[in-house]
Amino acid sequence: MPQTARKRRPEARPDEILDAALAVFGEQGFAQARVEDIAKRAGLSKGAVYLYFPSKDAMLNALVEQSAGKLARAAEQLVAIGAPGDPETALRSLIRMLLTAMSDPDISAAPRLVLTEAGRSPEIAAHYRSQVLDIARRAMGRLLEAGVASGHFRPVDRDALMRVMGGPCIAHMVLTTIFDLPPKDITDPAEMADALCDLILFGLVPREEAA
Amino acid sequence: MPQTARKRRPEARPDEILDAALAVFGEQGFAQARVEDIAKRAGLSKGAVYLYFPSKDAMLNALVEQSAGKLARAAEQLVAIGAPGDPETALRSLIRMLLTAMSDPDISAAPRLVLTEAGRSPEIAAHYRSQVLDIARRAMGRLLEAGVASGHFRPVDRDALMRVMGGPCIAHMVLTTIFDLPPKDITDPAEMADALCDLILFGLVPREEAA
Amino acid sequence: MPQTARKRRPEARPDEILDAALAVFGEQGFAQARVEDIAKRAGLSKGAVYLYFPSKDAMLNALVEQSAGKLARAAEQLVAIGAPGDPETALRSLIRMLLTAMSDPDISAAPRLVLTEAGRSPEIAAHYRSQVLDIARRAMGRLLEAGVASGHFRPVDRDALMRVMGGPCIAHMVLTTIFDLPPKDITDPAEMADALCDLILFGLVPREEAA
Amino acid sequence: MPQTARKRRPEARPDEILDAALAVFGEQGFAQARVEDIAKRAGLSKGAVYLYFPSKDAMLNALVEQSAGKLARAAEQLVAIGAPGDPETALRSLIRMLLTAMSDPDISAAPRLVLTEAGRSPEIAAHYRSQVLDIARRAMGRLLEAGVASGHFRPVDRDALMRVMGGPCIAHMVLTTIFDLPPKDITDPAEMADALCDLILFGLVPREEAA
DNA sequence: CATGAATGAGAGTTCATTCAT
DNA sequence: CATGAATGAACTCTCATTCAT
Repeated sequence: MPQTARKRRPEARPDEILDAALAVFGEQGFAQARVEDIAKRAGLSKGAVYLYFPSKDAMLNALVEQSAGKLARAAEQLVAIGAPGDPETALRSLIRMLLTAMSDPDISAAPRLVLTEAGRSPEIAAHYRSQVLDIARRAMGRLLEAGVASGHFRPVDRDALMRVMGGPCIAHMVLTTIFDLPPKDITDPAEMADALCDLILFGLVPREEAA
Repeated sequence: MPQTARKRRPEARPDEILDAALAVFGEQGFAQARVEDIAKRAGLSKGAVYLYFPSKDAMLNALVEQSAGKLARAAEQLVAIGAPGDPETALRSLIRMLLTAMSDPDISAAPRLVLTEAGRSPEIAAHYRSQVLDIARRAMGRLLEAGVASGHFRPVDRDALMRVMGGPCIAHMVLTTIFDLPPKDITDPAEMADALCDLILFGLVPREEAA
Repeated sequence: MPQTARKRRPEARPDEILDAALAVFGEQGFAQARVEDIAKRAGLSKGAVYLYFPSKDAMLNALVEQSAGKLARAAEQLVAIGAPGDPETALRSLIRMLLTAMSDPDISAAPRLVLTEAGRSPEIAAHYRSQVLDIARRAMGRLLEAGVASGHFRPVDRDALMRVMGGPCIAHMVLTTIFDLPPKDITDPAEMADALCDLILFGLVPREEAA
Repeated sequence: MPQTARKRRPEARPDEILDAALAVFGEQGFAQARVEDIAKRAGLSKGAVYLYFPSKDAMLNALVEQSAGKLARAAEQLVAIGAPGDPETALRSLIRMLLTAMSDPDISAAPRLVLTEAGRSPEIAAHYRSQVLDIARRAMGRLLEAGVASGHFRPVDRDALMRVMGGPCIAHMVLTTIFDLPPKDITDPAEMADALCDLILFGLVPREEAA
């Protein structure tokens, strides 16, 4: 007896709704997206959505957890594993992970939506902060500590480093996705990640050549 | 002899309205702000606002021109003047200018509001792009060229540099203003600017000491 | 067991709203009528009206279909059935139907409202034209053809006849309903219809008496 | 010393304004027309218009007086002069005058605008009634009396005749101007007037031929 | 006479959320 | 669980009219 698509996984409903929400938010933006569109895309009625999420804002928060939060936790893992041994490689991996994520519209959607809605809703801001930013900040702090301890990194300010590492990722997303200003000469995200890493690691000023 | 409210300084009206708009947008966000609140703050009736601006969106665009546009043009000037002689100092000045601006809620308001509304309105996005981003991008391009020509800078990718220089400024604004995550150890924006410059110029990896 | 206001007769809602719209439009005119008044009269909230009609204009168009459109189709039927056999009687019946309709404020409301709004909205004009005028014109054309073919009518111009038959009905409505100039000596609409038919059929000039 | 156009005839201002109003009302309709547009077209400021007319509605009423009222008085004259001698010719002239007027957008503008606004404003309705309709009705009554007295016309009901004579003129205007349904086969207004007169005078039913 | 800045009431439409069924 | 009809608050923009100058 074949199950219909609709009844297949009743326990998967929340995820189905979030998938739909991601798609609709991504296409139209949070404010422009109508809950009914999300419901339809998920094969549900408008009212049913409210059985799973108490509000539209809550959907965004759930999306943040599922998407950006997962990414942040992965970044944390990456640092935890890689930083003690080879902080420079860990940093490269980290930046590449973030930049690649920001280049993928589906993954960058949550941060982008939060950027748009956080000013309106302190709850959304606080949630993103706790689910993403605090984790990322902690990871960067550890990476920095490890690098400094092993002599790979200079002892710079942690918050400055967070801005220098995270900022380009945000900027890349904002410029590419919102302002349609993708990089002209570097088309591959991985290549761009490497260019950014080189800059972050070695700076703009040329190093003295060993005589 | 007190002047009546009417016709007091008719030629100053647009600026008065923009001042009020800046304040109200800053407090409540663009979408949440009601035109009537702006009008009241400017000492006008709702309808009078529309004598000077055709729409709410137009107010934001005007704000962009007045605030971020002016900043972008100043940055361009700074680069035009300083880059040929001393690109490193020019870059330091530039970053300090941007970072300080982003630390001031009144100046960072326009970019912040645009970040929120650009996704909804292609016109706002295009306006900001042409009034701010294109100018900034051009200035950074010139700064880079000058620095490379004089041997002060490595020949890095221009768009990567734009992300590395602009990103931390955006990140600083977003983290400080929206997510209430100001730097912990560096409280002075100028100091933070210097820290960022050091990182951007010299990188995270320690330089070989001259023996 | 009293039903709650909600969901009482969901399938009758559109008609209930149209009834209310007819009443409110009739009392206040289209432009002056507020959607909320219509909603209240229909026992609904303002927003609920938009579940059934996409706009205020659409309500007027629906009213046209329901009221004047039905009348036009009835006129077409009448002609189709009666004209082949006895065109003169068919014409009398037709005029009487139209004149009586125009004498009833509820039935003449739609044409009257369209007369007011068609200048503003090409859509409303086109809708009325296709739903009412084209049908009436076609019917009159057929009536004329049948009458001419059977020798009952002179072969006059079709559009002139439409003006001579339809014009008095419009004039009657306009004079009676808008300008409060009802006929002085003939109080019964049917009687007025007969007087008009006599004029249309036999003309103002007396016929030669058979010797 | 050449006078500027603006200052040439200060006493002609009201007429200049009415000319502008006629043009703007005709192009956009009464409700859609903005007083400022009328003022601009008349070479005046918005406020100045109110030195000559107390309200927008008053402009329409003045237009009625100047345009339709003049026509009605001309019709009255025509009847007063022609009806006693040759009522049939007088009626033909009258219909031709009315039909031709209704075919000219500039002349039919006032009745058309009144048709649109009378439902909203009893004052406009009353004004049109007294300035146009009552006069026309009186003239038709006299024409009918004269024709009946001289044996040229059958003794029909006066209000019915008014509907039969005026109706086609209104219908012609409405169909042609508002619903874009001009006559297909008769393109010349004078010809259409003749066709209408033939119908009104001799009826649709063929006359017995004198043996 | 003339200006034009200012007023302020006004209404259609949208949509997140609720709840009777 | 699910539906979908219903709610009701919110807000921009328009424009006839006024009046200080």
